[in-house]
Amino acid sequence: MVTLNQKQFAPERLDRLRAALRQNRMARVEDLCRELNASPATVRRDLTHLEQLGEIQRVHGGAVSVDSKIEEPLFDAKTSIASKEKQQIAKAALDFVKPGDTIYLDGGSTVLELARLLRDHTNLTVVTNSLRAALELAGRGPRLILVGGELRRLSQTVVGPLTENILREIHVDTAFMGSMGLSSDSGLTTTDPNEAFTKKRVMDSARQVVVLVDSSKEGKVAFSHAGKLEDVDVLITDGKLSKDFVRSLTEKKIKVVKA
Amino acid sequence: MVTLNQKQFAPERLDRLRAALRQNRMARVEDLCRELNASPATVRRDLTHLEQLGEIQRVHGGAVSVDSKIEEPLFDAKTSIASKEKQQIAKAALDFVKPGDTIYLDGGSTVLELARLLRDHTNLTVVTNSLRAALELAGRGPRLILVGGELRRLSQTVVGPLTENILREIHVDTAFMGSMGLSSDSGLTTTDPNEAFTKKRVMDSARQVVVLVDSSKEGKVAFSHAGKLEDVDVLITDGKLSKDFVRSLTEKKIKVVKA
DNA sequence: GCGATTATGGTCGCATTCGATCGGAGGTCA
DNA sequence: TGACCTCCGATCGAATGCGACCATAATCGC
Repeated sequence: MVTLNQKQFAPERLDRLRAALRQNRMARVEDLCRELNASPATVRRDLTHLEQLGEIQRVHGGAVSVDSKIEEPLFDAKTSIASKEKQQIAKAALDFVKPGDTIYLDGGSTVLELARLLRDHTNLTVVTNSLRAALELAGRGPRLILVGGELRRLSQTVVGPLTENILREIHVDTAFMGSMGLSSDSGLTTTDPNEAFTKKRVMDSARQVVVLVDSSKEGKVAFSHAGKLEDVDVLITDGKLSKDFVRSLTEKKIKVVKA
Repeated sequence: MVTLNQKQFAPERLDRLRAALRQNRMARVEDLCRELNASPATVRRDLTHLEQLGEIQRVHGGAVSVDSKIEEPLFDAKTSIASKEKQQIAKAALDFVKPGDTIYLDGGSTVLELARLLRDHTNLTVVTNSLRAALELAGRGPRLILVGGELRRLSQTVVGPLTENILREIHVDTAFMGSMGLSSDSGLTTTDPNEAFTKKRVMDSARQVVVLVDSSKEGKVAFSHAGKLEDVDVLITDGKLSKDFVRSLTEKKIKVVKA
């Protein structure tokens, strides 16, 4: 069994890491070793842990604090990996949008690309918890229904228990979901428990679930469980998934689409 | 040791490239090398990377920024012509915001000005159905709760029956409302029935109702009844209201504040 | 107290990054 | 058009960082 909640890391060291990364918004592993009197292996472990919690972002040679990036919600914080792929994935997802449908758009940069492609689809109803997706469609486009609830600044999405008040009232034909992590064992994962909560509710009530992720998410496991692979009907990704992973998906009757 | 060989991360370099290219619309590889303290090969690699992301366009000898940011004309238009009166009204409304409060922000340009003033109030919870108010506070500021429901494009607010699902769950200390029309006979009025519906629900559950309108709304009557004057506790406006109207308001125990 | 689980540190093979070199393409000027 | 020069992309090598594995120490449960 996978032990998700191993939180017995030295809390003091984690706090000092957080502090160091809040002060300067980036730090090198080497420096952190000296400062914390710890080995590189330990520092790396802690950093990956913090990354799973969504508090920092790892980069080669160190880490950067993710807080410094939320000031510009319009600017994509994670552009360091692939956007051509994301656009292609979004384009492939269009095949699953039928006129007259009611669809749900989740947060995440890949789904955001899909939102951009829907600006000319007027015979459509879009439900979303993503502020940025809503912005794309605020001027013109389909009928737009926003999910209500508390705004999570990091992802610019509306999450948490309050979202349930609207989600239980509506049922969408197809839900287009993003995900921070995607693995055979842990399924869909994301950093924030509230966000995971909302994702589960959406996937429960959707007639069809389409997951849009680029291949860099393969094997990643983030903090919170956001859904089982069994709940996914279609997975759209770029062509770089490992064969083993694709096989394990098709065995679960998930249709894998390569954009 | 000279700080010549200061290590830097790839993402930081990308950010600095973006910044340099946003400032001047074009930059040469040679200059970027000096600025980033990197070799031409590295700069070229980063530039091609950014080009793949679609953020810039390579040219011989350097790169130019491709301004893909087509701001919605809807937003620019109304936000730029925020009159002095509206700003002053918003400023006066700040007196009714106490630390720790939960407040509601309605749509409308005057209330939007108030949202702008709240970006440094972190000890506060803001509930709103206004997409533009949410945007003002999306990057930083108070805890932000969005009301869910159908987006009305004209006002960029969330309105209609679905909003009730969240509104009945929450109770705010003070609701700051806008209005299209304000008259002794018809009270508060607005153009859209759905919008009126939502306004009524908010005013019902708010402990205190503060209406923010400039004096041009006096005597105007719009299509849908959105609330009775008796439900209003405070009216903040500029100093151009007619004496008769002010008297009729104070007779109804409404506190009139001139900004 | 003892076994089991967990945290930490060291080592090794591998991946990533960066800079240098080189052949060739593209731009410039007569 | 052709000569000349600059710049570009591809490839390679060096350096560094990284994850995986294992050993050891600490801690917890029984």
